[in-house]
Amino acid sequence: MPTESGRRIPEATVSRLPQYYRVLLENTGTGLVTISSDRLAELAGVNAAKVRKDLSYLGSFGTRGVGYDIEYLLHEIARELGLTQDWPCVIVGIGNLGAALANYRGFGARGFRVVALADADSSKVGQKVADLEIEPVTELTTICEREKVTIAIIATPQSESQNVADTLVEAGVKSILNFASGMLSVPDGVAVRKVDLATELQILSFYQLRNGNGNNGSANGTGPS
Amino acid sequence: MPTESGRRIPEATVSRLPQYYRVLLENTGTGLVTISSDRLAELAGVNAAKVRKDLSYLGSFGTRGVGYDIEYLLHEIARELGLTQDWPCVIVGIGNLGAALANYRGFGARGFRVVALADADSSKVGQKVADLEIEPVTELTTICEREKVTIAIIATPQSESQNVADTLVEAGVKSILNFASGMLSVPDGVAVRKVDLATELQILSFYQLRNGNGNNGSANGTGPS
DNA sequence: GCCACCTTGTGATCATTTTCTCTAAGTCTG
DNA sequence: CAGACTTAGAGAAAATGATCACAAGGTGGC
Repeated sequence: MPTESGRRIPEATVSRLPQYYRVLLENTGTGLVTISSDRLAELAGVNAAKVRKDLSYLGSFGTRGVGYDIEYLLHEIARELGLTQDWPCVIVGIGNLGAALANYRGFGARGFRVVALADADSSKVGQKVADLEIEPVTELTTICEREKVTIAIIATPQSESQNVADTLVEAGVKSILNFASGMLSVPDGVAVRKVDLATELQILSFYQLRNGNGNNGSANGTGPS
Repeated sequence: MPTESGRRIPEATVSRLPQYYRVLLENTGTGLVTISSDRLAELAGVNAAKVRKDLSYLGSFGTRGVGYDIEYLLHEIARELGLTQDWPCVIVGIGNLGAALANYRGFGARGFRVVALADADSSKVGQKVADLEIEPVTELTTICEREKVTIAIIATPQSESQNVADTLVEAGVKSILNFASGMLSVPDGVAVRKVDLATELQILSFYQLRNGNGNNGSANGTGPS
């Protein structure tokens, strides 16, 4: 049951919208005003029919014979993805990865502002990373309320990840990006996405064994042909 | 056209095998000898029927009424994923993220050994990160040959990623894990997997807008129900 | 204003993946 | 050793996603 717009957008489409968005962004300021599904498909590394189907879920604002107005399309995708608003984020677990994420330019650029850092290690508390002071993980609830955190990034060891997730959920966080290796159980209404480096490498390892047999780019979960 | 074993394993199954593998690993040393598809499903956050179907692609080595022998299953999955061998990896682009990846314990633990680092920034060349000396990216071809690199991790800015990929492919690398935001075009027979943090956040943002409307864990690409 | 040309949007088809259901095979208890 | 119980495996059905093919709509040249 969709709310915002009247249509229900397939999960597979949602996961491609950010791709299109990025490609379109790269094409602003080039003088181009419109872009065809063919061209967009090529740049995003997908099939043109797929592009048209995907975009048709947002409404039909292409012009036959011409293509899509880049600015307008950007605006529509941004609206659909909620990129027109600000999503304050907290990063929990400031190890190598957490620190790298905190410093990562590109979060803020697109509306995702890292507003707080937390860690369980008391020797880290008080240190500054990316201009933010690391706070104790015990304060997580307070932090989330204070900063109106909507998205949390978990970069702790796996052993702590479920506890952290529970606390976050308790504090009202509805979206979690999980870099720890295990699975998180969360109540309905909370979205979790997982990024697991070991998993990715293992999948590559599989295709490495098989390569030269027709298993090529199809190893790609999100991208190229 | 499968080679190794006679069966063709669906892509979706391949991407779940690492999950099962991790869960099984966590259950060694607990005294348990076997595990049921139900239990495995619960721990991996998937459906039990799916677990059975997935494992049936590897062969049928469960025992009805009992479950799967944990050790044997681990061995079979490892064999299928190629985790029984060593995959020397190179990381290209030693910024915050690249350095974090270099330091990340968990690659090596499972057979993925980072054997070289490369960066285009000459002021970084010669520095040591995670006990490895950063080498100039211009030496990439030499590095790959010298270290017999099979898997490359690209953590450069997007602008350089395609060039780096081309060089890697030229040097015979058949698997690439890409952290840069754009799409890579590579010839058939080369596998690319993409990890894009901005994309993940944007997908979460979408479900954040919709949450409470029945869009819950289904935002999850890999995991929970 | 008409005609050749482009490109979108969509219905139809095909492929993949998930889920359901049931049977066959084994264990464990008494 | 018999019967109740547990669980894998597989076939079928349902859901989801990808691709195809083409008609409808719009542009620009003349």
